[in-house]
Amino acid sequence: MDIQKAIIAFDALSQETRLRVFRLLVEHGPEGMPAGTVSEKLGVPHNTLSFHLSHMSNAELVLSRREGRSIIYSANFDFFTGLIRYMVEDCCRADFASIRKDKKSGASIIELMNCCPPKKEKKS
Amino acid sequence: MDIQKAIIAFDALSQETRLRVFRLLVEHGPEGMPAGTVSEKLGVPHNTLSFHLSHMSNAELVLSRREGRSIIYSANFDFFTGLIRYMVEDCCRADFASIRKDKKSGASIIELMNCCPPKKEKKS
DNA sequence: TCCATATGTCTACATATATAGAAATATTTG
DNA sequence: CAAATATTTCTATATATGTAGACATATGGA
Repeated sequence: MDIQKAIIAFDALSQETRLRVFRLLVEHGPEGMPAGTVSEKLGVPHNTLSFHLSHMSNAELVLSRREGRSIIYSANFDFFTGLIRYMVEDCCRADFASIRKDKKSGASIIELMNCCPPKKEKKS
Repeated sequence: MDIQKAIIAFDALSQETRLRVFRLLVEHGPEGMPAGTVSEKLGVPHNTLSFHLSHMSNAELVLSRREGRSIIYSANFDFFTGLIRYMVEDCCRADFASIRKDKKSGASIIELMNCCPPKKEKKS
């Protein structure tokens, strides 16, 4: 993940139709769903949706595969978790967030501090 | 954090100048730095920068305060960590990510799985 | 091969965004 | 109160984006 990829990813997520598509696809996991079903579920015309899906595909947020006449789209979980890692690593300071790998599972463990402790007092 | 705030935040992060501003401000922590210094450091004209800063301010990504003639901008760490939490909670499924609070520190602990195990084999 | 289905591409247009010059506003200093 | 400094607002303009109708392409089945 570099700054250009991140910008393109944020751009893909910064539009209501696309963010709704992404969340719908996330719900359906790696199996995903056909473009037409997304179009129906969200009430977006197929050509408009196609525009957004290729936008998201270009950003690597979604993956696609053909199955017969349908093209199945699914959320790209690896890329998305990579984006989250980027936000933590490159956009957060060490004193607010830390990230480490769990050797056994390979999972990333992220710790986000509450940098401003629970709204009791404000310093100056 | 709701979907509308998230869209506005992603939009604020989806532009090179703004993402560079944000990263610069993050480096400088809660103290932040004057608008003019950001303008100089990034080589962006002051009025153009002002446009982007108010964009980011509107998105709640940055905070500002006046100090004498200067207006000091700083990254809004609370909001940003909230955005990361949103991405994990609302955009990731439980089988790819989990998030919990550490009772003592109040920190959020996020666990991101490698959903596709380290590129050995591909299932169909 | 012809037709129905599923999706993508082309096109046009309305709207939104980024940019920067010029002018305006707020603050400190003399 | 005038001048200098710091930043924002106004304005114009060029470019980018989102939308959807019309058309094109790809697949599977009769």
